Amino acid sequence: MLELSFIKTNKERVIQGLKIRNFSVESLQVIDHILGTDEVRRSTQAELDNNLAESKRLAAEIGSLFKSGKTGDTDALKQQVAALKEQAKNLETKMREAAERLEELLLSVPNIPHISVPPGKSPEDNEVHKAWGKPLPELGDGAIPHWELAKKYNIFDLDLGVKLTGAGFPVYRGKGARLERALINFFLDEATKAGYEEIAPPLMVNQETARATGQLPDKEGQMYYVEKDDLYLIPTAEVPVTNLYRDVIVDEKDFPIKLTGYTPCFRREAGSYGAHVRGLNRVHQFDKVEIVQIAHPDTSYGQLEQMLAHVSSLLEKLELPYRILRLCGGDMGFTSALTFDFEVWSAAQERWLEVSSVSNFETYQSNRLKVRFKDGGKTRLAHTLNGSALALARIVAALLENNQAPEGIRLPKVLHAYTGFELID
RNA sequence: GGAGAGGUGGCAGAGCGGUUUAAUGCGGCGGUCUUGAAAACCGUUGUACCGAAAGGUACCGGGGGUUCGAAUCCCUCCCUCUCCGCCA
Repeated sequence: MLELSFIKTNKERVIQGLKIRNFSVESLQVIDHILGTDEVRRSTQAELDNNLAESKRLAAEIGSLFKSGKTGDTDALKQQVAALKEQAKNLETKMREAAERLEELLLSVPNIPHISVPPGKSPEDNEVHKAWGKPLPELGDGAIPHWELAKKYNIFDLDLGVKLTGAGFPVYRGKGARLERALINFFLDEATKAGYEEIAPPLMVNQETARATGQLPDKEGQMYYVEKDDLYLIPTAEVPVTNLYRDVIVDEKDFPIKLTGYTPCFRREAGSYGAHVRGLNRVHQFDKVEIVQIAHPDTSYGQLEQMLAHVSSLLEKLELPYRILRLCGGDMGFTSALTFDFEVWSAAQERWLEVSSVSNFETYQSNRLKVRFKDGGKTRLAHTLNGSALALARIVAALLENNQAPEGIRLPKVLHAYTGFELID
């Protein structure tokens, strides 16, 4: 959620930003509604504050009359307080309604895109920021997609997942399961080397936590919900890991705070079926190592660069051709100010697969999380950033397809120590 | 799951209906003293909102209630601790 004070002092900048997100003229009126509702809220609070101050004063007066034994003089005062209280009730209702309306309006406004975000309406308008691994590998005629490789070498099984749970819950087995574990360890080790503290968080979170990072109310339908205990299965480690710092006033010396965590991720992905989601391309449960940073506003974009470099190095070590996209205004997530997507080339499917999304949220997330620091005497919101480093399922898909050979699947060198084998056959 | 105890400022801990703008201690910050430090002493030390400022309001686990007045009484929910049961 945007800071109200930012909207007040930078109205034009906000409107320009929303235009990059393809807001229509009518939709832009939300900004005026916000400012108007805030006006109502503030004037109502001023009235209420005066009312309460008067009540308190009168109550103290009654108190001192009691003390001096003049109990007979208190009736008129009591009536005055009763009248004030009646008023206060109405003012309180009015203020609460204005505050709720204001919150609702603020929640409906997405983050303001960074100045470098290109305009655009669809993924076609994303900018290629960097490409690595040219030329793209070409496979021979016998090349098969990863879901067929899975059957051939018995490394994961989606039908068994259907038997146990339902569609989209893969069962990894044998060298496939070992590869999964190897990748998790590799990613965590690399993150640790890069200075991230490893976190093993809960996989279910309460409403407050889901709300603070913005999954609620925006992406409610995307999460699995355990009704009996009112808990959500996490769609990404971002949720519990970032929330570690909810309501924390960080010591400026501790910036940037760098955290990493491995978790399974649970996503309902309602309504997405078809050829594009075959195999591991889109599943309801997948493993992911996430990196999270909480940074000083002055240096957060430098940290974002650092995160891009980190993810790049992982893909290069895995020898996977990739490209980095700078997302356009129309394709960027609701809460992000600037997002880079990483896509790897999946050689048998001959398509790019998104394996990481690295974003700076500036203060949009921290405004709900209340992650702050002291800047001189002032309390300011910190910047939050996160990115996948990396999402496993699609990495596995690309590794299998790109490295298939007549004798089996040759794994990149960097994984040998983790898997204990070089070839899946 | 059952029984009991308890949740107060960064921490410890008092307050149990009316100068509480929450005592006191520790810690933190600033100062005096000192060549420097320690000790001692003095001062200061939460968050949010309204206000140009002066100042005001809210917050003693969350929500609701009683009262002219609630940290204090009542209801309810959550959490922590102890004991019992169950259990990887």
